[in-house]
Amino acid sequence: MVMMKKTTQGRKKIEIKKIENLSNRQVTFSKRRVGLFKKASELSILTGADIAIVVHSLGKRVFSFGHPTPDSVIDHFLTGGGPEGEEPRENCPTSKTRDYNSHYSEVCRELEVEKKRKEVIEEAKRVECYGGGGEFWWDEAVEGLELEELEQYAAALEELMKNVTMRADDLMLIHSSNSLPNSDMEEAAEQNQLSSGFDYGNCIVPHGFGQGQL
Amino acid sequence: MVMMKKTTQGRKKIEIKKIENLSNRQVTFSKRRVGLFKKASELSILTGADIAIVVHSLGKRVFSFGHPTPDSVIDHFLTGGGPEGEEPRENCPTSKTRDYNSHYSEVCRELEVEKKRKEVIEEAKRVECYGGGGEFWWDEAVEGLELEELEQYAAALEELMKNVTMRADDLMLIHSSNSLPNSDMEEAAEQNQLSSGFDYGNCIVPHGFGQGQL
DNA sequence: TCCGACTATAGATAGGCGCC
DNA sequence: GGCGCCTATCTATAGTCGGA
Repeated sequence: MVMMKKTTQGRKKIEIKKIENLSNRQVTFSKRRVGLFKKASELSILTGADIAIVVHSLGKRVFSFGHPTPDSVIDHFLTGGGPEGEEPRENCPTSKTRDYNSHYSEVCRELEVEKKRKEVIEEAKRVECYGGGGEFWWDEAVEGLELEELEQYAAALEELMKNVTMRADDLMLIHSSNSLPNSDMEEAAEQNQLSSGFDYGNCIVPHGFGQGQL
Repeated sequence: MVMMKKTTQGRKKIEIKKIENLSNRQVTFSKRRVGLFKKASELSILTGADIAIVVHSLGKRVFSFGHPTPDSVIDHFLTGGGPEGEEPRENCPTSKTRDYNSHYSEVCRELEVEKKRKEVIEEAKRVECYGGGGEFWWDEAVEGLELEELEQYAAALEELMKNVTMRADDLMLIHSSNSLPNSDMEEAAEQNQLSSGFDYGNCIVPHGFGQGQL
């Protein structure tokens, strides 16, 4: 006899002390990490500041966030925050990492952009789901849209993407079982989350649709 | 028309875009930086994770936050993630490199998947561009698609996105023409406020403070 | 079992004001 | 001009429920 209550009590206050329950701690970590990165992203965009964040989860997994890249910011930090332009650590252990991070950030942003595109497409389909003659419907569609409409467009695309994503994930799972060697239980759970739905939201993405300039 | 007599309208929503007004940007930077550090602190305490944050305000002043200390976390990050030779060190005390690379790989893979999906979406649209009854055509469409098809779909999405992006950029340019962006001159003044002594707990380590402004 | 979605509340913060 | 404090809102997220 489960009664459908109004709903949850909503957020409750918690003490700022280590969460003893493992599950809760993991969930909180995931949620807050995303939130933290989002905040950092916003701060970076709003003020134009460069930010780098490195998070060690339980001393094992490492998440990094950086604008423009984690290492570029860290480099400056380590070198005393001197003016950019010089790269004293080009041949340091950092360089390799930086390279990875650059790529990572790039990929992250790319991923974000890709997702946005998907959103747009879906909406386009909704409103213009008819074939053009020699040209595709969406070519014409976007021309007449205003910003507000574009936003809705984007939202719709997201939905479409979700469908496609699920399908793709499904296929991916089938094609490749898995190969995540984890000895730590906590780490394992965490990796699961990552592999299934990596979505830092606005990890490093500027904002809006675009790679547009500022 | 003069409604601004009212005191404190309360918080207002702002666009996540670079704040044009210098004063506002400075204030926002200060406030959000504190908020970000607080969030990081909470995350650290709640989940026991180690976190380091480095913020470069316009490449001049550097603020850092770290638990237990910024350097320890960054050091581990660099040591574990930055192989000085050419290869990651598997036997490193902190196997961050491996984790980081794993994460990186995840993202890369995800990106690949996303791209493929877009392509597939296009294909689906081409062949299924008709409205369904109660359900949208694409809901059914993706179900039957294979990875190869999804790839094509994704490609199509990219094209559409390009159009949308251009349209959006165009509109944004038009809309933002009203407000003039600040010049570099104002950037200079910005340095002043950043000197505010931030002391959040004892994990904040001012780095490169006192580097005279400008 | 795990993850994402939802709801309602705790927390963060954009503007204002006043003091320095 | 820069800061801290205040308040009305906006945002993040703790706790839950439902689906895969």
